[in-house]
This record gives sequence, structure tokens and C-alpha cells, in this order.
Amino acid sequence: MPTPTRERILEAAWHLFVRDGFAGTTVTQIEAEASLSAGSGSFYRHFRSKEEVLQAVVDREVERADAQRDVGPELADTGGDVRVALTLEFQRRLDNLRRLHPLIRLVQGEREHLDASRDNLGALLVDRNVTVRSERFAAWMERRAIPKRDPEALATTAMCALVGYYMSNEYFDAPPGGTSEEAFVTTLVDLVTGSSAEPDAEPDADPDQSKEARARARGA
Amino acid sequence: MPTPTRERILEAAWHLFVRDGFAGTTVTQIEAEASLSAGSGSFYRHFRSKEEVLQAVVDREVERADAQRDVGPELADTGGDVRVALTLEFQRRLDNLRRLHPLIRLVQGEREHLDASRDNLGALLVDRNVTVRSERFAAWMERRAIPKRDPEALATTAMCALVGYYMSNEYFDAPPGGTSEEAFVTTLVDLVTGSSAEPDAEPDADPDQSKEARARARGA
DNA sequence: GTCTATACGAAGATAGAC
DNA sequence: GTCTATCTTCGTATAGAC
Repeated sequence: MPTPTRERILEAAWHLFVRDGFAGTTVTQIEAEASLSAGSGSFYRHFRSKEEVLQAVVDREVERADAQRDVGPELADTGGDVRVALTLEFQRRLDNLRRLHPLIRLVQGEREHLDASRDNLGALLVDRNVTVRSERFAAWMERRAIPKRDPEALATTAMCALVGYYMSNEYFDAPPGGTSEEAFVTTLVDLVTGSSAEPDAEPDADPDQSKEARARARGA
Repeated sequence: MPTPTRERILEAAWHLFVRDGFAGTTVTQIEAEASLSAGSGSFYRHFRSKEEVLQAVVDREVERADAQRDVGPELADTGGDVRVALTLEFQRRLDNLRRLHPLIRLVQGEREHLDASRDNLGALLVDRNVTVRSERFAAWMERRAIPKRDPEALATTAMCALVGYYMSNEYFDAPPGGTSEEAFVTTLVDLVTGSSAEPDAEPDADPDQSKEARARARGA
């Protein structure tokens, strides 16, 4: 069964916008990539303008991203080890940001055409994550697994660190400060759990946060 | 003494690129803004192409930013209070990022034309800051003013948090997670100094990190 | 070095046959 | 719905007088 033309146009536009940007893509290119005659206005039987297809493409991708959020292996099987759970969560968050990179870049570059979609993406990338993470932090604080703080502010700060690491990395094609992802995640986990990197100087009050646990978290 | 035409063109291009982007700006507009006859090719007596003036504009702005780095009141007069010093430093860093926002946006949006400048800006924004901050962190760790960690990784993580907060804020026109800048900075200072937000649960080992010190830092 | 005038090409969009 | 053909606009860049 052949793909409807409208779908083929959306797919073609998505690929071309990601590769060449909105301004760098021509309707003629989109037509060619969608197996329409290049230069014919057949495109315009399906969308009124190039801007309209941009809107449609971005909305579709945001919807897809929303549907696929939190897909992956369950995180419940960490044996209650906070460090391991945090490490996996942070790494997954970085993976998610990287996966969404084409969409983020497109929305950012074409912000003038995409006010509504930008808000949707912001809610998806930032606010929902802060909400989820702050609830988890609050639960851990209740169980005294991590030091007590304002859960919302802590979640925001952790998420900002992850976004900043991802951004610096993608912008400049190099890990910021030459710090590897592993070292970065470990440090962030240290900060959130209130544990020090050097066991010598560490009070080590909570037996759950033992050396083996940290080693496990680093190895994962 | 009249400004040389070349300077007027650079200034005009800078303003227009910031407002409308590179693709959204025409040579004719630049000529008009530089008090040349619109549509005449007088522009081309000074630059070979629109791309060339983009390069020149960005290079000039990066140079300016570099020259003005670390301008501001001295931070030495914090009475040796780590929390106060960190709070001021972090706030200044956010101010710096905001000040450089037009340049960052331009370089980011036009990355394809600006490979070299992008590297310069990356070094300026990220790597130099990590270096400076990690040295300061190392000194504080030596004096046991903050918990011992890998100074480079800590500096990177703190800087990523600041970049992430700034980015989320600018992208989405709202503080991430609804967390105010003040609460964010306070939390980041808490994390770096290893102090908890709630004194009840705090060991309070170091007398220097007293309640008054924290109050002072918050008020600043 | 600045102007008037214009060449040249690219790209968004439409008309009308099939 | 797709095609061929074309309109129209706009923007880079150049030619040549002053």
C-alpha cells in the first residue's frame, strides 16, 4: 500500500529541514524528495505554504517525542541503591536529549515561525522532567537517602546541569572542560546525594551509600 | 570626525543580524542602515560578500567580549566567606551569559558559516571558565572550605548548571521548573559547599558556614 | 568611493490541461 | 492529484558614470 502524498511530503520536509534548515530547503527539493515532479507546484495541493509544512512537521515530531518519552528498561530494579538509580536516570536523560537533538535544533533555529511548538517543546523537555524528578527527590529525602533540600529547586538544578552539559557538548563538538560524560554524571550524583568523591574526607553516615554501591554506579 | 564607512557597515550588519538573522537580512538593508544608498552595490566596495561581513562582525564581537571579560567589582571583599563568594560568582556568570546572548544566538544560528568563530566562542564561554573556576575550587578544597572532589569535574558541572539555567530561561521565556534565579543559585551554592538547605538535618561541622553567612549570601 | 541602473538567478506560488 | 509552464518577487552582485 503506497504512502499518502501528504505523509511523504512531511517525511521529506522533516529530513531536509534537519539537514539544511528551513531557509536552506526549497519547495522544489521537498517535491523531489517526496517523489513529486520537481518544480511543479504539486506541493501546494497539500500545504498552503512552506511555513505551514514546517508547523506540521514540528508538531508531528513533538507529538512523537511525547509518545516515546520514558521508553526503555525499567529503573525499579536498582535494589534501592540511590546512586545507581540516579546514575542511570541522568544517563538516560542525556541520551534523551541527544535523541531529540534534531528537533531541538530545528525549533531553536526557526523559533520565529514556531511560537506555539516552542512552548510545547519547553514543557516536554523541562517542566515535566522537573516535576517528575522533584517528586522522586522528595521521596528519597523522606527516606533520608539524600540530604533534605527544596525538591523543586534541586530537580531544576540537576536538570539544568544535564541540559548545559548536552548543550555545550553539541555546540562545540567537545565535552565541556574536557570532562567526560562519566565523570560529569558521577560528580552530579555526588552532589545530589551529598557524598564526596574522596572517601577519606567523607563522613559515610549512611551504610547504604557504601563504596560498593558507588563502584556499581560508576560501572553501569 | 565621521565614522569610516567600513565601521558603519559593521555596526549596521551587527544590529540587523541580531534582529533578523543572517538569512533575514539583505545587503540592501545593511546599506540603508549604514547611510549608503539602498540597492546600490556600495557595500561591495568594502566586503566581497554578505558572508564576509558576517565573519567580520562575529570576529569583532568575540574580540570585544573577550576584552570585557571579568569586568566588574572585585570579588575579593567577601570576607573569605565561601558562600557569599560563590553566590556572587554564579550570579555574575549568569549576567555574563545574558549579556552575550545576542552573540551566542547569532553564532549558534549561523554555525554553518562560522566554524572558526564558534570554536573561539566555545573556548571563551566554556573552557576558560572551567579552568579559572576549577583552580578556585581546588584552593577552597585545600583550605577545607568546601568538600574535596575532582576540581575540574566540579567546575564543569557547576558551569553546565549555569549554562543550562540560562539556556532554558532564554529558550522558553520562563525560568525552568518555575525556579527563580535566586533559588537556583542558592541550591547550586548548597550543592558545591556540601551544605544542606535545612539546618535541622545539617551536621554544621565548619563554623565558618554559619547561618548568618548563608543569610548574607541569600540577601546579596 | 558613491551613485544609477541592471543583469542574473533563485525560489515561492499560480494557471490550466489532463 | 499531478503534470508543464510560467508569473512574480526579491536579493546578490556587477557595470560604468561621476
